[in-house]
Amino acid sequence: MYFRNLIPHPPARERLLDAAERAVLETGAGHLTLDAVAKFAGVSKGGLLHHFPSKDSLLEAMLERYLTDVEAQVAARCARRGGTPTRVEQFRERVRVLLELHPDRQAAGAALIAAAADKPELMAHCRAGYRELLDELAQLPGGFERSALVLLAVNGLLFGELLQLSPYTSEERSRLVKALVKAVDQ
Amino acid sequence: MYFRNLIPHPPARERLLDAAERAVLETGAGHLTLDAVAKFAGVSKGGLLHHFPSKDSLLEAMLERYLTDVEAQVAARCARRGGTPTRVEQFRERVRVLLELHPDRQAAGAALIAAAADKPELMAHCRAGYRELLDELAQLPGGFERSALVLLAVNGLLFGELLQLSPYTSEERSRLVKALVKAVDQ
DNA sequence: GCGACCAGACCGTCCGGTCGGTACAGTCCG
DNA sequence: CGGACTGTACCGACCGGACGGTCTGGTCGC
Repeated sequence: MYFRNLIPHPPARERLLDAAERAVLETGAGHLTLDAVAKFAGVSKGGLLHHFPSKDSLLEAMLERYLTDVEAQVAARCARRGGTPTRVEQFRERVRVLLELHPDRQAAGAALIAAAADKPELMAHCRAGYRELLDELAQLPGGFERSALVLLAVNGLLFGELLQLSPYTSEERSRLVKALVKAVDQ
Repeated sequence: MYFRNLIPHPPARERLLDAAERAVLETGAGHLTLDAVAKFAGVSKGGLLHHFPSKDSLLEAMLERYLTDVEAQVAARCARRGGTPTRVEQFRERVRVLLELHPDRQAAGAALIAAAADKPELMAHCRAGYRELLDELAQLPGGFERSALVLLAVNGLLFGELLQLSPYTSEERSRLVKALVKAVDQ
């Protein structure tokens, strides 16, 4: 990974963001503190604040990384299948990506609840992205409702996990995931 | 409502709980403070703490009220239809009740995110109730998956609102609600 | 005048953010 | 080459405000 030396601040920021996600999952979204993040990252608070001048900017970066991550994964999966993807294919891949947040990438979703709890204004950005997606989906065969309902269920699953409301066994969860994937494939 | 005088502390607690919900919606789940609740309730912090000896107990009461409220409404709707309700009917009414959280009773759901943000342990209680519901649902015609998926979508809608992630117009929202009601009616 | 209900000053802790300082890698200049 | 200077990454003590909770006292109905 020697090439990392060539880019401005490559791994430190990422490590801090990882730590922040861990802190959210460990201490709860409402108790995310800079000290905790710094500790998880093995760095002092000063060090943390050197990269993110405020807690807000940290939250913003978490959200930003989450969103671009999802986009990148969707794009990657589409590219792997070759050709220019149709909207339907894109949507299918997106649903798969979102469902893969369980369980290993659950950490990523932590950005969402952390932002919602600490700085609700930040959610406006996500909401706008969501809106765009819906507008695209409206032009799909099956129309707005079918896609929107699938998305709702996906969100329900994700948020249920994040809010610790999900009572599913892992077997049940994978059955639900399978059902959702099937639903989106028609 | 004169009968209220007969029960221990009747309206004060309710007013305080209402204020707490308002505070959550106004200031964000992560910034729910006793001072804010007291202010919204038009009462001093001492007055608030007289009824709820700690913030935890306040959160607990919020959650408690939310849960019993939902149960009561489901029971009431079932009773209105007469006869002993089947499990299917109960489930249908429950979905309707949950969907009616928009927009006027959205406040009630505030208890959920407030608890999730401040005292995630409290969610265990809800999770257990959810689990029971799922176990009942598993015995329904159509089985576990159909009901669970509907519930997921309902939750997705509710949590989307609460986390301010919902980009739907009210027209779209009511279309989605209608679609969900239709889905649960088969 | 007694107890339920409430007011609000006060305390201790926690937490976000500041600030002065250290270490170290270049870079520039003689 | 070598010393001065600059910029970057980081440390950690510290401050000020916010917030949960305590305490003392007051008010009002019975």
